[in-house]
Amino acid sequence: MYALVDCNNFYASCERVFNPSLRGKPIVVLSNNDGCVISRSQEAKDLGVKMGEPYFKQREWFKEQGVQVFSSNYALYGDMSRRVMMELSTFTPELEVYSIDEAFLNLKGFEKHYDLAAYAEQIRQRIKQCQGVPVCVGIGPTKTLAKAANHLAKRHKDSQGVWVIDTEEAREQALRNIPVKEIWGIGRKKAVTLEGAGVETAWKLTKRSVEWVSQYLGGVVGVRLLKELRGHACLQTVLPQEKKNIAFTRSFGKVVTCSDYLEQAVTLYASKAAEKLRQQGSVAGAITVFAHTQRYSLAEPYFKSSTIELPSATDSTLELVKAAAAGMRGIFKEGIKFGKAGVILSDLRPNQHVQIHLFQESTVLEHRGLMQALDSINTFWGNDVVKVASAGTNQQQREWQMLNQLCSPRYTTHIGEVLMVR
DNA sequence: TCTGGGGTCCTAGGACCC
DNA sequence: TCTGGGGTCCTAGGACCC
Repeated sequence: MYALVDCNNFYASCERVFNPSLRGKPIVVLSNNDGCVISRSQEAKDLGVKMGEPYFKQREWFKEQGVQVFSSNYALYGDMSRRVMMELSTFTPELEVYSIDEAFLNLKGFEKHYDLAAYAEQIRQRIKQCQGVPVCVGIGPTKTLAKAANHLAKRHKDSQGVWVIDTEEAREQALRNIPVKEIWGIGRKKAVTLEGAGVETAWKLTKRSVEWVSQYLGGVVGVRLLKELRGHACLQTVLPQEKKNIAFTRSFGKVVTCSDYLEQAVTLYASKAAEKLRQQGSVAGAITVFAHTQRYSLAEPYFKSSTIELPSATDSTLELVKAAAAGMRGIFKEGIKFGKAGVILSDLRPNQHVQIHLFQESTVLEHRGLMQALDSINTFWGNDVVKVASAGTNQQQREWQMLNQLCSPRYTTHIGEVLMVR
């Protein structure tokens, strides 16, 4: 058996933990650059606030309705997530952190010794008590069924946040009540295909043949999903793996038209990506930079990217920044209003196995101590206390950095804030 | 008219997830 | 004026190999 634990309205709930005056009030959290709504408290959902709604269209209405608005605060949500996952790990020998707000717990054999519904209730209470975050728990014999159970736990108020699929009858009842588009792995496109073929519920899908599903849902992926829904586990626990790509991309607060600002941005983005790279102990063999016009602008779109293969793989911010800036010089064009830029590191490998170029000098080992110092200073004192000069001064950065005007404090990670809270 | 079989690797693009 | 970011997996098709 698997349990899927999912935090309710996670970002909105995190905001509420440290600001009790928000209890009972509608809250929304915005995407980066204060673009659109990505998390809503129950009260906000009840008011009819839609997921993905652009903020600028609703700002006045939010004000009228007393909706509390926050910029996203990933320092806070990331740390709260870490705490929730630590707690969950005490309930299972095998925890799979699936996303920032959900995790699978392998409960194999637990059904012989525990009442699973009671066990789920215990999990709920503990997370609420220790981390202050409400969660729902779904339990089933496969990961897909646990997901489905969780969906029902969320939708049905009388479930008390727990749903268990542990018998054939429970499976049938659950799947009859789930629209096919809500199944994990069925996106917008496949939902349309299925509905067009008269398959509206998860239950109806399980009644189709393997051949039919294979044809309509594209081969192995569909068949796996079908078997999972029928109760045959095909998906195992995915243990944490090193990322194969690491990206840092951002929209600008205002459009950028000068090459200096563009270079500052990719310098900063490459530095951030390099930081993530070192955190997972990898080096990158290639770096891609891109920049493009605003997505919704009526002007002629312009998109250009450039990939640079590094002479030898590196995790040095200095080397990566140099390559990123060089790449950006081939992308900049006079008169273009750039809305977004980004850096993607690829061809990642472990940092112990760096292959040094035979004929060129490599700085990767030379820079290692410097990078360690940089990372520890920035971790301790907060972001970007020390940075590459070509990232620009704070004054200059304000000209293009993303909007983040409604951000709450970093309650759990910022040194000054932690002292205050204690 | 007839001209094999089996395999790997790479890339681009689609679909999906949160 | 103002519409997010970061991933994974799969497939198809081409190039190439013996």
